[in-house]
Amino acid sequence: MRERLRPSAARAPGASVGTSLDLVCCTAAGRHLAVLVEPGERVPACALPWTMLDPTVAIDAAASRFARDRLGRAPVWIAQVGASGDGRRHPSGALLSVSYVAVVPTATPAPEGMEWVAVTALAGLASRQQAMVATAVGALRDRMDIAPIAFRMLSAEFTLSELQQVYELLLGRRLHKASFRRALQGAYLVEPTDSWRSEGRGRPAQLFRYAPRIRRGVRRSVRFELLG
Amino acid sequence: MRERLRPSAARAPGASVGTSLDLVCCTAAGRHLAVLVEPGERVPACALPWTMLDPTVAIDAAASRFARDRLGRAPVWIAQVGASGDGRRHPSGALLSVSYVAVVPTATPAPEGMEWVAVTALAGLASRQQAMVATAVGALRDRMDIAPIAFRMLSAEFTLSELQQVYELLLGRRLHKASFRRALQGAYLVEPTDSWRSEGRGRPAQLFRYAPRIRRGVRRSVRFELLG
DNA sequence: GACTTAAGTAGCAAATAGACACTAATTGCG
DNA sequence: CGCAATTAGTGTCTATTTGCTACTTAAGTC
Repeated sequence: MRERLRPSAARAPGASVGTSLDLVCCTAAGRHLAVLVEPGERVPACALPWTMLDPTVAIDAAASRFARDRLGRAPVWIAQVGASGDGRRHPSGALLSVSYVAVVPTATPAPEGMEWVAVTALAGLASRQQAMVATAVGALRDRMDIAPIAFRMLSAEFTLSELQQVYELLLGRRLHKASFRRALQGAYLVEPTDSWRSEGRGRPAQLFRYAPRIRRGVRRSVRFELLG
Repeated sequence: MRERLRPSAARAPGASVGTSLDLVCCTAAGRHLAVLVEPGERVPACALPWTMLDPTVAIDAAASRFARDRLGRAPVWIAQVGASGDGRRHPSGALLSVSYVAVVPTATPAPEGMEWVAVTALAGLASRQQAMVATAVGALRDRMDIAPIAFRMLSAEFTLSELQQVYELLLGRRLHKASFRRALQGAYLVEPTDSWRSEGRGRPAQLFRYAPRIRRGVRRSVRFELLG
């Protein structure tokens, strides 16, 4: 009876007392940010890809390898989100989990047995994984201005409208076209290609690629707006 | 023999195969950022405060409690930095570590058996802890514009020059006095008190306290400067 | 050819950031 | 006391950045 009340104490030492490694793999899908999940047949209805962590190997390398294995190709960006070990449920029963957030380009097909689900429509995850997704999306937002996350979320060649859409997605608000382009130009981050893409109606858009030029004197400014 | 090749398999389940919880406790000490360390008698010459993690308790709560126990009082700010588990050495022998960065006000005396060491003068830490410090300081920098880290690093009442000094410390560059104050004023983050502090020479400085007023329409802006 | 749609640009006005120069209040010293 | 030195705090000018409106360009649709 006591074991029923404290399930963790009843577990034998081994896999189930280890640490899980969870992957929140994100991409831009139309107007929504999508996360890769594995649908399950029973409760929980679906799960983030996860594995048990081999404590003898380097954790960042293990995460990269796991992401590559599950996606069939390396993600274009990956970073650790953090460790979570509160009382919340994890599919593995692990008491401690380390989660990573990865980014793949738009229109990357979901691997066999997995599917893209909009973060806003996410339901049926184990509670710890649910929290991981929220934290991971926050990490994307926080780091998008120090790492080229939005650029990596697109194909190698992309239009500026596509880039702006990704920024709007991550920031959660609309941006002004002219201002966006002007700021981008001033940052010397992209270079135009010779190609143009005609997307149905309207004028064809020029394709750009991410090609940051080294600028000196890039200094972190004081920002008070987001405090309090 | 097989056990010798895979050390983790040879260890009994218990402390040595567990996960450590490490604390990078920071404060501003004059012109330097200082970290709290415990001097050791032998190699490694000193160590960050750490404990083994009890996997059955909530990890964030455990970190807060550990910090409070070691400091004698709760830190004014604490956040998780991340999990590290590469090949690098940790005092405990733990293969996996979760580190937290905490902030205490300037001039907080080091607890019994510990001392403040400038991050620039840090030597003799186990390699994993050395890496933790670097990551933790980076985390402070990255989060100082979304959390009131600099404000918390001061006493409840502080002068604007002190605040500016902390910002300069964290940003690693000099700031312009008038611009700094103007930006601060526009953010409605501090309120003046009736007290003034006379610090040796010069005109006494008015004391302020951190009292953020709720502002609406605080929207995250697009920032390209730090990319590439 | 006229209408629609989307890309891309020009130019103006408001807000912001950086800098200089000043005033204010205190200590130290002759 | 009177004056230099030192630190706090402010006024104002200018250059840059940002937000916006309105425009031009180039395609598809009817």
